[in-house]
Amino acid sequence: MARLAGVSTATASRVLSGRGPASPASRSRVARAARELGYVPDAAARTLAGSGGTRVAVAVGGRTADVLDDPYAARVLTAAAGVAAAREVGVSLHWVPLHDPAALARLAGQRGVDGIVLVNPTRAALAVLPRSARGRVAAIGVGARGVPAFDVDNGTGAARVVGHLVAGGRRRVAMVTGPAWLPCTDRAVDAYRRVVGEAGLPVRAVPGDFTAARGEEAAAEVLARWPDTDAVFALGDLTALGALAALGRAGVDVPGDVAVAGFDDIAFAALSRPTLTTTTNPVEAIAAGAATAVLDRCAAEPLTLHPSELVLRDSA
Amino acid sequence: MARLAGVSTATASRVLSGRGPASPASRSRVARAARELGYVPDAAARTLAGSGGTRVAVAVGGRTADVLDDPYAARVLTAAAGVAAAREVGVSLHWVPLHDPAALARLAGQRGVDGIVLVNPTRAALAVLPRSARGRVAAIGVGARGVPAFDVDNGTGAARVVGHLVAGGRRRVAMVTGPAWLPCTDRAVDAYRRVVGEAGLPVRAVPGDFTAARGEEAAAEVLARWPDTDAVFALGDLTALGALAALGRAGVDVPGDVAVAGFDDIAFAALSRPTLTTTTNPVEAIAAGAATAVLDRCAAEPLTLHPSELVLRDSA
DNA sequence: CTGAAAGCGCTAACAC
DNA sequence: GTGTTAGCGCTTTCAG
Repeated sequence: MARLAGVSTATASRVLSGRGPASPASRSRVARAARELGYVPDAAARTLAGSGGTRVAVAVGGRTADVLDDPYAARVLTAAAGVAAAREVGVSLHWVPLHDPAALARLAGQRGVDGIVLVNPTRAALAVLPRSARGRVAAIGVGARGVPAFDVDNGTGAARVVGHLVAGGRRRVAMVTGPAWLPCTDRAVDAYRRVVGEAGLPVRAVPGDFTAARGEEAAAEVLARWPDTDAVFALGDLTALGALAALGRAGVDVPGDVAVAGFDDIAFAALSRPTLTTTTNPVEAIAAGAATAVLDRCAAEPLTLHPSELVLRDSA
Repeated sequence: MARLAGVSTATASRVLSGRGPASPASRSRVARAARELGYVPDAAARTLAGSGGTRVAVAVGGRTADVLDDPYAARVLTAAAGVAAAREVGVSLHWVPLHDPAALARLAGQRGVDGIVLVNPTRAALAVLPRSARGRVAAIGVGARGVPAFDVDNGTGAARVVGHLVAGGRRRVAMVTGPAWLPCTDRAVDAYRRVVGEAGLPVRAVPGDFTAARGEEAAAEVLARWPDTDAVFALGDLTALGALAALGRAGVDVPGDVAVAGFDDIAFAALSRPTLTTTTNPVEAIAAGAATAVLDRCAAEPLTLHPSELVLRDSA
């Protein structure tokens, strides 16, 4: 017990949890003892005593429970699990239905839930968060007062992609966006509008949902509606890869007739034919940041943006 | 409290945990009360009291920690998380180094660890499991006494793939296997040997590691060593997709010159060019079965095999 | 077979 | 500021 190396259990608890008063003297003694013993507080006991919890919940917003099958959710979960494992706590995965944001509040009320990492949060979901959840929720996407957000800088990333397409001579650049209900994709769509606008080019946006299936549909839709389109920028490599496949089947030459670019730089972007030009999304780093903020209760910046770097390949 | 609806806390505990004696009378009363109240035992309290735990650990064997980045591990983790969430417990992700199987024993000893789902276990790792772990460990791959195994029927799956290649007129079928240290892939390799053997064809096997990068190398290796190869069967779609990309770059026509087939039927198998012929691997169902066995402490069959179905596409 | 009682490791009042 | 004390919800001896 860390207690043997100094003071009483109460004092030790106070300094380790950061709450309550403690003199610098005992503060440092406890810290040293804890370090020497490699002390990790028992999450179960902490939970039982009324504070803390034994797992961080990864809550994914979406219209249907399918969002849990998205590889994106799996990557977030995996990264969060890595951070959690070091503190001997677990993670769990939950769906927050678009039509029932209160599911989030219920989740936050569960005993074992230490904190929540929100994926694809809507403002409605953020609004129903009980004050008891303050300080133990972080969002990947948009945040709110008391809910720090971590995300990729998709505005800059999108601007770079579209800038590259335009610089390469493309004049009819269409974009397959994210779902309309997802506010964190606005930055990317705005960037697209701005860049094509500044170049005096038309705005051609169709909604997407990050899936490959939707990418296939969207590509057909774009070509039907605007036959002279010479570039497609999809928010999400899955969607871009779907578009690539559909264009290939339709006999459209990529990048000859139409350039295609994605967003995320997933592993398959380097394996498709043609290989996919895209921009990076350090999901694991972002998720780890969010999980750390939740677990350590540290007051993070309201919004931490991770850079997105252009990756030029053959498709654009 | 379920207790109010009948007997004393001790008796309730006895019937709910299944341990200890209890009369049929109180047994049914407690069961009914629990059902009515929608009672879920508090994992934290259980842990603190010395039994149970607050998370199921997913432990992945491998030479390096990279195995945790494999999408396969993420799928298992996600599926396990789904099962765990219903019981209000979490999951965590761990690497069991090939050179240090004792890491598994340490993991099993951790307080909060309710049970372990072993992914890609070696016999050495299974051998060091402490008896205290008995009944709360399940394997995805090969099992052992007291460790039920859940896996895809990769023997039958591989036989079907190779059978299809041979039936299609391929006479020089090479296989990219799994890592040599992974015993659960033996069934697939044996099936390959058997099918080509029975057809009087040569055995051409090169080792793989399930990665796309290795698939690219392996394809080059196979063609360098046996230039007349007319089909490549890779254990794992990632590897097959890597091979596909490498062959495409080398100007080899697929499936004209060389047929390519994979194993797993991941989402990208339908998006590559050409689309990939493969065979299914219901990873989520398998992982859910393993997680359920661990959490419910139910005596599962020593080996539960899930069927693998051939998916014919353009590459073979 | 069943109930009463003692903790598991920690936090949160409450005195000092 | 710090120590003492009473539980958190469960399992588990130990008597009945």
